[in-house]
Amino acid sequence: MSATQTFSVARYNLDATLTSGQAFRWRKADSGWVGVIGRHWVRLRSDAFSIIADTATPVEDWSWLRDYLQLELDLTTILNTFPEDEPMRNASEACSGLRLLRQDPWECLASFICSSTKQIVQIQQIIGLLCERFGEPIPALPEFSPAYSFPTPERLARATEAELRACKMGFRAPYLLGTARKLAEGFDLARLAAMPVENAREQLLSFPGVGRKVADCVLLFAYGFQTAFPVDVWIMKALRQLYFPRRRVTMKRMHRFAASHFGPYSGYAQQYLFHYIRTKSRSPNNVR
DNA sequence: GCCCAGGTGAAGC
DNA sequence: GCTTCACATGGG
Repeated sequence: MSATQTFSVARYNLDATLTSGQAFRWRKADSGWVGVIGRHWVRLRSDAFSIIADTATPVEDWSWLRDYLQLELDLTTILNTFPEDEPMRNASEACSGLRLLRQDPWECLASFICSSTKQIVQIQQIIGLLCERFGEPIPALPEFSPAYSFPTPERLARATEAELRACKMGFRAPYLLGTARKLAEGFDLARLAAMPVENAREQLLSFPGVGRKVADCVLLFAYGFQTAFPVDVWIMKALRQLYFPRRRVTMKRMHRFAASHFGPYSGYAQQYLFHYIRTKSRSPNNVR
């Protein structure tokens, strides 16, 4: 038996949120978006005042979805903390209703280990292959393609490097394998949630294939550390273009600027800048 | 063929 | 400390 539930929420832009490079398992369907959250297959649709969720199996407790979508969050409060400069005004306007999700730490960590110098469409492809080959089948509504859970660390720890490379992740395979093994041997990712952000980052940096950028993505997208500020090539481009025109800027300087300029929700601001600069550079009069 | 993509780790100064 | 380079793979 399937289930349908309507959640009352305003200003939630599913399209922007699910295409903004924080999660990689969502596919556009005829109506809405289809994805997997933990052990749940789900289709999401939205209108101006609500999000409608369809599942393939009965659901008693929807907290997994409320938490993932962060439905209780007051977006206006956060937007009001953004600096009142022109770049942020433009980004806020262009990305109206963009939200940060709250993802599973392991899935988020594994996904971003696979993300380095890959385009988002390719990251989606890698993660898709990983789930098909190492995840568990999950019931989906009949008219949709088969769904799979994200593979556990234990399952990936038993895979070979060649099997992982066959998922098109290239030189990232040994990194993912090393990280999966460390977790399978008992490293507890959940305890990072209770740490100060600097300590949690230090823990993440101890995994192979995890540097400052990947660590910050996990801190922000999985643990909700609101000051984590991932700096990738797009954010570098955005900061240079919008805040440091025609000046040389080091990575250190960018992090310092981010920490002092964007306020207590700088991670949120970062996501707005990221989506803004990416969608802007793809507009019809500026094709790349 | 070229350059680039939600980078990291190791080697060289 | 900082800079440079190799590392797979696919899109434009």
